[in-house]
Amino acid sequence: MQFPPARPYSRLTIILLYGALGGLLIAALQLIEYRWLVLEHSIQIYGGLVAALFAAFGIWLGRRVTGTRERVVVQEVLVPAPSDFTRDERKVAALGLTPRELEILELIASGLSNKEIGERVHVSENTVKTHSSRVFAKLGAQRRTQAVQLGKELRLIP
Amino acid sequence: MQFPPARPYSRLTIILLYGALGGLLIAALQLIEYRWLVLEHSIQIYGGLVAALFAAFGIWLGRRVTGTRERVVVQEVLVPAPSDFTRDERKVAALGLTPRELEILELIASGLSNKEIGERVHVSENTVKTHSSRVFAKLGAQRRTQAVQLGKELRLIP
DNA sequence: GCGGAAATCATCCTTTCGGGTGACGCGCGC
DNA sequence: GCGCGCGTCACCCGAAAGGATGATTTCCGC
Repeated sequence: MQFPPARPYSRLTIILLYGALGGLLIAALQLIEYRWLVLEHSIQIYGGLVAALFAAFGIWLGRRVTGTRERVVVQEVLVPAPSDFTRDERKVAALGLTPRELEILELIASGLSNKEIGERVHVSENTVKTHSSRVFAKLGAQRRTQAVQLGKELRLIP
Repeated sequence: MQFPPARPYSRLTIILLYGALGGLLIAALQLIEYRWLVLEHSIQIYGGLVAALFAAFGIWLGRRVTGTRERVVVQEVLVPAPSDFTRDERKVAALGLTPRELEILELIASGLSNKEIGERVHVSENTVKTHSSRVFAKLGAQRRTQAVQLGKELRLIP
């Protein structure tokens, strides 16, 4: 699962908190002066303190409100699977290819002629031609090389 | 042309500027008090002013300094590892296949007829037949499907 | 410049392929 | 039983592919 970047406090809450902290700080500084920091240049000292503290606070607030930008880097990882062939049975069914037709297509892809295929599977060359014609029609191919190319693209044959 | 994200001032410059501005502000506030702001709660007033000003400055500084902050999210996407084909030039040389012949073999593998190949590469069908015949002879193939199969096995074509 | 590799084109001929059509048998489900 | 999908086989015809041979041009290296 994916979570969005966390932003636990709303901007309004932060601003209110900021105001309260500012008031407390001013009061504390005043208290400090009245109690034991009655120096000649105390105004510069706690002026600088206020400046530094609120600048730091502002930096923190600025970072927080700004939020983190995300840059999505798409990294292509090569799946090490060129060898494992699994037939796309959905496409086979969608095209209406029969097992015999797939078998003939595979033998065509292996570079055999119709006659050789016929001898291989013990049917006549004419039968092979019928099968191949049906395969071509179902694949929309005009040539056996085209049928082979389509068959490989569609993951019908290895 | 591509320009990198602008960051016109160095961080050190900003900090020095910040210090100078702080000193000037303190001096200005002191001047103001001595001149015409001799009020009872002037300490709260300009304390708040310093706080607000430096908080705003801090916010601006924080955003500016950390503006380029970004989190790089690596999103891995699976790619079917297709483009890792490198032609086996040693086999090409061993078989004596010319660049043109390889080109024709690739086009044959893509399922085109001789006529279509001729139109594609702007030569006559007869020329394509000559090239393909030489390819078949060099590969020992009797059919184009066989030549394609051999070409893929020998890593001559993708 | 000359020889050779490469690319181009052509012609003739044979083989293979592809499209179309028709037919037969077998198994399976309604 | 009847229809239907599937596998099988045959015939015809045109298109594509393949084999053999010859020729020309261009370019590159010796």
